[in-house]
Amino acid sequence: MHETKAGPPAPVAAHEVLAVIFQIRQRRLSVLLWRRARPPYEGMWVLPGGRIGATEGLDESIRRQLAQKVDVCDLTHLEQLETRGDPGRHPNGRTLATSYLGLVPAGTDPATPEDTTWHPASDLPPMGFDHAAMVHAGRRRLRAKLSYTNIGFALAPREFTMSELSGYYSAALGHDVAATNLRRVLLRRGQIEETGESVPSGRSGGRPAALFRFRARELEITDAFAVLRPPSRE
Amino acid sequence: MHETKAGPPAPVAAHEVLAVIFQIRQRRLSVLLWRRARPPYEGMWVLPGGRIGATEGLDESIRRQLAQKVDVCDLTHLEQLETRGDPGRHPNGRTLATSYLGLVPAGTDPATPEDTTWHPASDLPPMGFDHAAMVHAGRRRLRAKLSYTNIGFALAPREFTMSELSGYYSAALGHDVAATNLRRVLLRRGQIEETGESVPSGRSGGRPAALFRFRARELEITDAFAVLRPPSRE
DNA sequence: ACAAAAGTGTTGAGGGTACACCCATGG
DNA sequence: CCATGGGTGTACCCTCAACACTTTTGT
Repeated sequence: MHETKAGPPAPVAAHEVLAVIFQIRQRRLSVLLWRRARPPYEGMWVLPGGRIGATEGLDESIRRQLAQKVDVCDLTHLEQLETRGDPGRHPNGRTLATSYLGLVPAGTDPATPEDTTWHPASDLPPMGFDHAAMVHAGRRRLRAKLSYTNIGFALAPREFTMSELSGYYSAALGHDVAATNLRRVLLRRGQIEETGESVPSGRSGGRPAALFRFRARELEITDAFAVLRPPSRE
Repeated sequence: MHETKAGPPAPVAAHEVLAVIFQIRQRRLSVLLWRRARPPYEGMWVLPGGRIGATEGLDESIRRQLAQKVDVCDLTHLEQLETRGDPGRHPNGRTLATSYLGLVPAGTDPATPEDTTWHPASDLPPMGFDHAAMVHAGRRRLRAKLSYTNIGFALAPREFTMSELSGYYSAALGHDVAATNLRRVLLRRGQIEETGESVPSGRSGGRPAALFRFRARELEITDAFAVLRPPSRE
């Protein structure tokens, strides 16, 4: 079954990896897009990525290809999203595509080539192929994970104030998040901790803000079993 | 970037689709496996599936291939899990694999070929390739979705009593689920409703059990925004 | 002193588990 | 009338949103 012994020749197809790279920029969730210079979809915007190499894994491949677009040091999170393989998705012939969700922390400004720019995720330009659907899948995934994992670490810089962090959450979720309650939720879950330092207040006054950091910088599920959790005792 | 204009020939690879098919059988979460008749991994157990056809989509392909193993009418849910593409995952040459999670309702007994049998998911036989990892991914996905979606509809038959349903949940989750509370949770969420009929009690007596059904028979998220939900008013 | 921004205390609602209790049926 | 299994009522707990109130700074 895995090797068809007879019958039609083994079907093979081109395979590409693509990345939905998000960053909070100017208080908006933004995605890194690349402007296509030739048909099909010439002049439209597409996700960065490309064909996989003959001997590399999928994760490996998207990391390699992103290194040309985004400094790898800036990429704080990367996870697989979905694979699309409708026969008609690529006009030039059968091509499967595996998309990834990547996150870059706010505050950094990775050097990107001229033909790639950041676009607000809520106001996408005309996009080629099925890439717009992938952006939406990425946004859904991010929003969901913000509520039950520590994925915020990948959106925020190493250290941050609570009002900054609530800004990142608001931008990603698309609605207001009160800094005062966010602080308690993330502290109770053990996601963040105080650094002990604080930021002097600006010219308009105000109490100086304490600095926080995420305790872990890799994905952890902090709120599993919200319901239907196992019984407390046997 | 999508079409390498020069350089090495376009890298292509074989692509297969595989399915982690779960069903609750004898109060255990079971997975349908196929016994390999030839190397590599001869005699070990693998997931049903195979190479995709030249002109079919991924979902289409796995559905077609499963039709030979499991009656399609019995397949109440199917969703993509993950794609694996490590160069070394297939000894006979580069092969990418996209795995799916499929569910068959309890009570049915789909006709399966001789070389496929059901195995308890918590006690897997020796498995070939990276298929055991896919089974675990499937089980994690199922467990997670049981707590925030109506995916139970795909595990249960059309109509069921609450104690039967709690049995399915217990088997899938791996811990006890009290029928009395499950009833309230699922009713409040609008996932299930009474049919109005009931099942006569057995020879040992007891009050007759009311029959329920799921209101929807496709996946719905019923408990989104458990936390960090949008503000109640603007 | 006053405005501004950060942080704390408190209240109330919602949703879930646990468990005692009531109900319907067979022997 | 008792055992058995289903169904209801309820108490408690935990988490979070909302909001008033306090603290700390700049001008």
